[in-house]
Amino acid sequence: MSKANEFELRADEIVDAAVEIFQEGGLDAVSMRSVSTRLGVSPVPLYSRIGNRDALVDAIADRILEDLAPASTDDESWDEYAMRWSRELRSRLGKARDSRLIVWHGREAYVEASRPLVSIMRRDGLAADAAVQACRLLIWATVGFGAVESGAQPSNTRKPRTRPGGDPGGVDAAEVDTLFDLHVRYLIEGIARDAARAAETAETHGAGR
Amino acid sequence: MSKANEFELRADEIVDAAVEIFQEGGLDAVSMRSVSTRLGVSPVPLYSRIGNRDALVDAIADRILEDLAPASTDDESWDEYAMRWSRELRSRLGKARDSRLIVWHGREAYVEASRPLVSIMRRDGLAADAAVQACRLLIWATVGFGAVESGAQPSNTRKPRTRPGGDPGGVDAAEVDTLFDLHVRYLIEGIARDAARAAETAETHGAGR
DNA sequence: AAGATCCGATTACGGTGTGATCTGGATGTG
DNA sequence: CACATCCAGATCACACCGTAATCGGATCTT
Repeated sequence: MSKANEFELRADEIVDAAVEIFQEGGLDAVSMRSVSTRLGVSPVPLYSRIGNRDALVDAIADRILEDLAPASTDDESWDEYAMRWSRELRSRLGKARDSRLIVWHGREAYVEASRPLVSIMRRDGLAADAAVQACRLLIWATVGFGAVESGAQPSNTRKPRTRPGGDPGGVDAAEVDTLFDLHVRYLIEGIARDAARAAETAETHGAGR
Repeated sequence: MSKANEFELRADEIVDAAVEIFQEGGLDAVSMRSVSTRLGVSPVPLYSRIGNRDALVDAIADRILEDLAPASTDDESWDEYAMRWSRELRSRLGKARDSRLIVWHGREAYVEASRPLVSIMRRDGLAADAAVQACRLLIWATVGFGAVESGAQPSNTRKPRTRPGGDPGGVDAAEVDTLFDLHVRYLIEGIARDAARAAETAETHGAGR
């Protein structure tokens, strides 16, 4: 059994190799053949362990986006945590570097990451439906932002179709950072305002618990 | 020359066929071979007319996203127009139906579509840099939203990885609509608030023109 | 009319995902 | 210990892809 174990190929080793190849050469470099040759093996076992190229890419996304949500501390309010949460999510999306990974696969990771955010929102008094809606809003906004951001240079070699001088669409990295902060700030302010208004009308209607 | 014209193949006919195939079978069905066989021709002329598969997909995006911005009327303020503009952009992105089309190609279309929006913002008194930043914000948000939305079902056949019952990530069409409206509303409110504040400080500092 | 020139068809090459078939060694059984 | 069984992985095969090279015929020029 010792030798059998020695040759045994675990699914996470396959994902390891796939992630390596992805980070070296982009998503297009990840093929069943490239991953299997890196493992010194034929493409066949990948199909028995993973099943599919699509499932392999799913696994890459899950690996890169696992443990997405930052830890919450007790001394920060929901809006501070939401800002940290969005920034962390965006930074992790930057590691994915490919919009196909971001928008298609890894939806599972997003609903997982949303849980601590809604629980903190509920802790700070937001209604249940308002909290999940607010959280959905932040997820969609951040993931969409990350997808657009990754679309600027989706892989390794991409032709610069926009002429560099005076292009109104061209934005440098610092501008993108401020754009993101502004975006999330507006969202959080809007959420807070609507939540405050909802709490107030609940108060005046005598619905306070 | 008559027969020569009869056989002549214009680039826009190629794009026509490519768009047809795209709308029938998704972006993966668009190949140099499929487009050329639909035109009753060999793949060779596509290379002389279009150049590349990537350029062909660019052309599909440009076709689908051309004349993006709705016409502006004189009797609406910039925030009303911005709401209409974002909704129209999202609806057109829905026709693209594939996040690869949305985020990679067609950036040219977005900067083109942004022009009327910033000019209306400037007409209503926003500063130049504030207007382009606000417009960028709305573009990024809407395009990102459309990309995530298209990621829900990127092509024709996609496996439903999420179990349908009680899934916190599952959202139906109506919820997505309200989510989008909320998103854009928060952004526009934030832009308006910051613009008002900027105008006010300019006033108190005596910098009013 | 004869030659040059250009355009598209054919062919070809290397790559992909994925299924079918084969094969060798580990395992269970007498 | 010898043999049968079975399963995992290798090899091959197929259909598709993007794209370059070659080739042949129609058109334009002189």
